[in-house]
Amino acid sequence: MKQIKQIQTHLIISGSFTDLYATGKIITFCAISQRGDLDYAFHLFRHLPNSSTFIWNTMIRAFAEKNQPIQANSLYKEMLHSTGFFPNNYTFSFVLKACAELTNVFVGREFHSHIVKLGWESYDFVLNGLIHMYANCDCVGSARKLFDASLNLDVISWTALVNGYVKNGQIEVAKHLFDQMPERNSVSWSAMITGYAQVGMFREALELFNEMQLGGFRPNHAGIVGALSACGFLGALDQGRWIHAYVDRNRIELDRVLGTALIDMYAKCGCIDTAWKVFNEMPERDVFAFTSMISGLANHGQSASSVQLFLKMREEGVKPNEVTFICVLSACSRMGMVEEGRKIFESMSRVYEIEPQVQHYGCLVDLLGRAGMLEEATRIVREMPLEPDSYVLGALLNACKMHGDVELGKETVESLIQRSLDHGGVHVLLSNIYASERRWEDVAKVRKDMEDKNVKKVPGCSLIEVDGVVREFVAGDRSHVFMENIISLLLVITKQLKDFPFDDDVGIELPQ
DNA sequence: CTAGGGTTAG
Repeated sequence: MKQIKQIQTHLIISGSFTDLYATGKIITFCAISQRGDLDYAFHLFRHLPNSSTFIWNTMIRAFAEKNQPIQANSLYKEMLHSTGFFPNNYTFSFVLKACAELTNVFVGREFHSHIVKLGWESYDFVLNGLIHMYANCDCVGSARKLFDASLNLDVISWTALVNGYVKNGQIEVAKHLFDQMPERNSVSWSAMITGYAQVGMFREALELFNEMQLGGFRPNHAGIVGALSACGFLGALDQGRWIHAYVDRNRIELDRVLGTALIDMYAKCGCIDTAWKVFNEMPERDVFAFTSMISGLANHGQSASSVQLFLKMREEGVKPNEVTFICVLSACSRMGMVEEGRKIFESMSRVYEIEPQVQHYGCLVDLLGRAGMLEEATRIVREMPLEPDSYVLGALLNACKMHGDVELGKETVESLIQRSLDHGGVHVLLSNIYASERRWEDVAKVRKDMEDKNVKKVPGCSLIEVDGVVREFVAGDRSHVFMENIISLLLVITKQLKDFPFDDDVGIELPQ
């Protein structure tokens, strides 16, 4: 930037500042390059003695690429009212990109009408931009209309539409379209793989990842990230390790996104040490990497490290987001770190300027409730500024179960029913509360209610890979042939855990 | 001067 300013000074002195080619080069560098300075480019742009369509386009492009879609669009509007500069195919592909990011289809339709009026609709870049914009705004029907009417489709149009159906939750339609594609490349494969991962179809994601390679396509960055995410959810450690080795072998850049995906995969597969290793090796860590690691530690019962890492974020200048707080608060909750949790909750709005959402109140209620502070938990539910949801009340109910408070449990279930938040789990918890008090008649009544109202409890389940085979565990499932041996071994382990001298003093100092 | 695919949650 320093040299750029020198060049600029030179241009002014030599009178070449009116040279559109030279100023265009400077604006492009400042606005687009990673080492540039968009604000400075805009400042220059405002003070140019004359301009060009190219320069307008470059500014609009820069705002679109640097996640400032509103500025991009208002600059476009300004361009329309300017004298002598008309939007062209380039302008529209930038504006549509901004619009897709805005996910505001009303603005998008307005641009669409301009595009039709000026005759750019069937130009390939503009058409693909339109399909992408509609798909991203969750208007896959409009995207489809353009797609069906066009004679100018390519692999990019197809991929954009596949992605639209994924976003819309129509994964089967997306797959059907994917199968029909006349031509596929790594990007289209990745789109379908991550599509499966995003809707929770992890096996299908991994199958497609393997199929992609059998088809001779090399997995790229996004495809790898999607596959790793699937590995984490499936507990598919072997596959995940293989992908990690592939990344190393092919010198694929371990950037923030890929690093986070690896951390998440290892943590979910039980390898918290390897997750740490990846975390420490990352050259740059953003809020996603930190949150992923904090969550992994919490899930491994290492709450103290989880909170320490949360505090370290601030030292590294990384600002936590709403998800980070959910992870760190649940870490506190699990290890009974009430004071730490309370302080962190309180710091949300005061220090980090994030207003607690209903989920955060859920964590707080869980924290207090598990620790047996039922009165305070109830007070939070009563006084919180948001309407409590099923998680908040569920946390309270769970606390009632843990601490045997039948009356509060009943009240909580009542308020859940009033708000129509009672799913199967709620009734099961209530019946368990009665059971712990040996009130069998009440237990039977709840169970009968459930049958009458036809509420079903979805059993919890978990997956892990052992020797390359993915095993599934379902809560309450006793169908295994060695069930008796398993249960007696579990009893032994439970006894050993109870006798284990855990160190309750986690020794963390929180800043005031 | 242009387009499609990406990570964290209870």
